[in-house]
Parts: sequence; C-alpha cells; structure tokens
Amino acid sequence: MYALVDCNNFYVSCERLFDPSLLHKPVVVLSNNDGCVIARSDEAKALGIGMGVPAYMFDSFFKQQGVAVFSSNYTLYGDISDRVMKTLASFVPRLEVYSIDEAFLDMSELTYQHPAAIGLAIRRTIQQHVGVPVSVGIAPTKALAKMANRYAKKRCKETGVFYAANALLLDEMLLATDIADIWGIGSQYATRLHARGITTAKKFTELPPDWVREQMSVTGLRLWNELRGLPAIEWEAEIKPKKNICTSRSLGKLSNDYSVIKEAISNHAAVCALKLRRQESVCRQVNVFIGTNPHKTSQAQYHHSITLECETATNITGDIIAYALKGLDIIFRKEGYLYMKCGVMVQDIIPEECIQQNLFSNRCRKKDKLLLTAMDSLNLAMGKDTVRMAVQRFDRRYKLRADHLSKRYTTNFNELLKIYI
DNA sequence: TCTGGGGTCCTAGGACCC
DNA sequence: TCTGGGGTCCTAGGACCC
Repeated sequence: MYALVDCNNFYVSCERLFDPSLLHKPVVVLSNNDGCVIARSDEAKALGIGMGVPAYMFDSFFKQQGVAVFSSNYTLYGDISDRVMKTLASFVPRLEVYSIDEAFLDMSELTYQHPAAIGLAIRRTIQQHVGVPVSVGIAPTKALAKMANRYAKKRCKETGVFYAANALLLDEMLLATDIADIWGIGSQYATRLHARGITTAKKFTELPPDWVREQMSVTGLRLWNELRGLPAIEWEAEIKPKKNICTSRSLGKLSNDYSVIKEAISNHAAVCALKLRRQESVCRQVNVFIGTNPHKTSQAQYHHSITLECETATNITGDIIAYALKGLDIIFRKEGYLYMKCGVMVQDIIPEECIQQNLFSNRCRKKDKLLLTAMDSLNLAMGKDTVRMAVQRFDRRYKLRADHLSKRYTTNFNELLKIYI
C-alpha cells in the first residue's frame, strides 16, 4: 500500500503561512520574470484563472478582483518543502520525494494502524508543525495513490484523505476520474483515447493490453497495470544523480548586447558547475543555447545551440564557463536579432571518481579542487555570490522581473517576520 | 534464381512530469 | 514592457562491428 502526500496549492500556501490575511482570498504565484501564473489558490481557480496563463494579460483583472499576486520565492518554498519532507519521513521507513511538494510513502510495514488513520495523522501533523495543508491518497500502487490524492482533493475536502480500501471504492474512483486527469496521460494521449471513446480511468483499464502497448509503448502498459492494481512503477528511495543539468533564464528584457549575454552565460555555466559538484559528478559535454522571443512572431527569430566536448570530464567552474563562452561565440548573431533567453546544459555526466585524465594534460586537479572547495564554502557561509569568476561580474546588467517578491522569512536573518505589539 | 545474422551505440524526436 | 525552468523515459532509424 502506498500513500501520495501532496501539498495543496503549495506556493500559495507558503505565502499564506506568513500572511494569514491571504486565507480565503484569491492568491496567485507567478513564474520567473513574473511571466505566467504557476500556482493558484482555490479562490483564484474559481475566478477562472488558468494554469500557465500570461500574467500581463490579467493585470487589470487581478486588481479588479483583488487577487494577491506574488513573484516566485524559491528560497522560501524550498525551505518549507524541506520541513514538510522531514515531517513525512518521521512517519514511515521509506519515503520517496517526488517533487518540491509531493512524496510517496510506503505504508506496507505499518500494519498495526489503519492506513486512513495514518493519513489523517499526517495531515494533522504537517498542518501543526509546518502550517501547510496537504492531501493524502492511499492505494495499492503509485499511480492509484496519485489518483486517490486527486480524488481526496475533490471529494473529501473535509478530511483531505482518501483511502481506496477495497475494490468497490477503487471502482468508484476509477469511474469518477477523467482520462485526462490520470498521471502519465498528457494531452496527446488524452486526445487519442477520446477518439476511441475512452473517457474515464475505468474504461482505460478495460482496454486490451496489446492496443495499449502499441499506442502508448511500455510506459502506457505500465500505467495500465498500475491502474489495475499491479505495481509496475519502481520505487526510488534514494535521489539519483541527474543525467543532465540545465540552467537557463530569461534575460529580463530583450537584448543583443554580446557582453550582457556573455555575463548571463557565465553565470548559468557557474551554476551548472556548482550543481555538478553538489552531486559529485563531472560532465563531458557542455551545451549552450540562445533564443529570441518566440511569442513575438513579427520579429526575426533565431534559436541555436551547440555542444562542445570537454577535453577532460570536469566540474570546474572556470572550465565550464570557458566551454560555454566558446560555444556562445560560435552561435551568437548580433545583427537583426533580440535575444530573450539563454542557457547552459551540461551533459554526459559521470561520477567524479571516474575521471579519465587526458594523457597530455599537466593539469593539477588537486589544486583546482582545493580552490573550488574554498570558493564553495565561502559562498555557502557568506551568500551565494560572494566569490565568483571575473567574467560573471558583480554589476548584474540583466535582471529578471520580480515585482511582487515576499521575504525569505525562514532562511535569511535580515528578512525575519517582524511582529509589532 | 538470387544478397546472413547477429549485435551495440548514437541521435532525434516524441511523449510525459512538476 | 510583458508568455518559466527545469527534468525523465522510450522508440525508431542509421551507422557501424564481427
């Protein structure tokens, strides 16, 4: 038996934590650069604000309806997420953190307690210890637990917990779940299934397996088995090292200033290198990409990327920046284009201890490593941009929009919540 | 009348997730 | 002025090997 615990409207709940006046009011959180809506409170959903809608189109609507708007504050959300996960871990021997606001719990060893009672206890404890509301779905497989969670949000608003305890309840849930709301069925598959008259999860489970395999590959077949109660999706308790690491951002405003883009690419490359070091990996390829604004169809479009092979697998900031800038130099076209976004991706990632030294290199890795360790620990202790490479500069000339940013209440001493008495 | 039978690796593209 | 930023897995087809 598995449980899926999911925080309700997570980013919104994080903002409400430090401003209770936001409770029962429409609240939205925007993506980076205040681009589009990525989290909505129930009240905002009820106003018809869709997921992913461009924020600028709703400016006046937000004002008119009294919608509270926030820029995304990942420092805050990350810290609240850690607290939720730590609390969840205290309930079960096996926990799989699935995303910033969701985790699977293996309930199979907790036979001395009723699963629904555990679900209720989890919800109560998280509310009390962290302060964000969660929903709990409990069922025999991961895909069914996902579905049960959704079902709990819709049908069990009071308790926030749904336990698919028997075949009858499972069937009820499968019948009530739209095909498009199944985990693993996106818009493409939903359309294909609809065309065949498959509208509910129940009907999906009644399809012949050969058809599912042919139309939706082994992934679809796994899902089919899962929804019939047969576990087919693996349990991933430990966090696996990433196979690709990407850092990219909008530039904040359109630009074709090579030196500004160079600065941005250097910063993205440095973050990639740091992410590599954190998971004790090195990469053998560096990819750099730039692009104009695809929404501005009236303007000339240019999207290009290039991948460079590293001489030796590396996670050294200076190396990754050098490769990225070399790539940028090759793909950058100034005349006629205005760039909106750029980024760096490191690929072909292997564990740090597997580095094959280049036979002709006289590089001293030990020295590099000492320098980077010093740099990382300084940045950890004194703020993330304290020590940086010269090309990254200190006078950021590109800046994301974040006009509605809340404080980093839980992670920065200067931004603690102030209470006046 | 008639052109083997295995493999592996890589890439691009398509689907999905949060 | 203004539309995010990450990831994963699977498949088909081509190149190449013996």
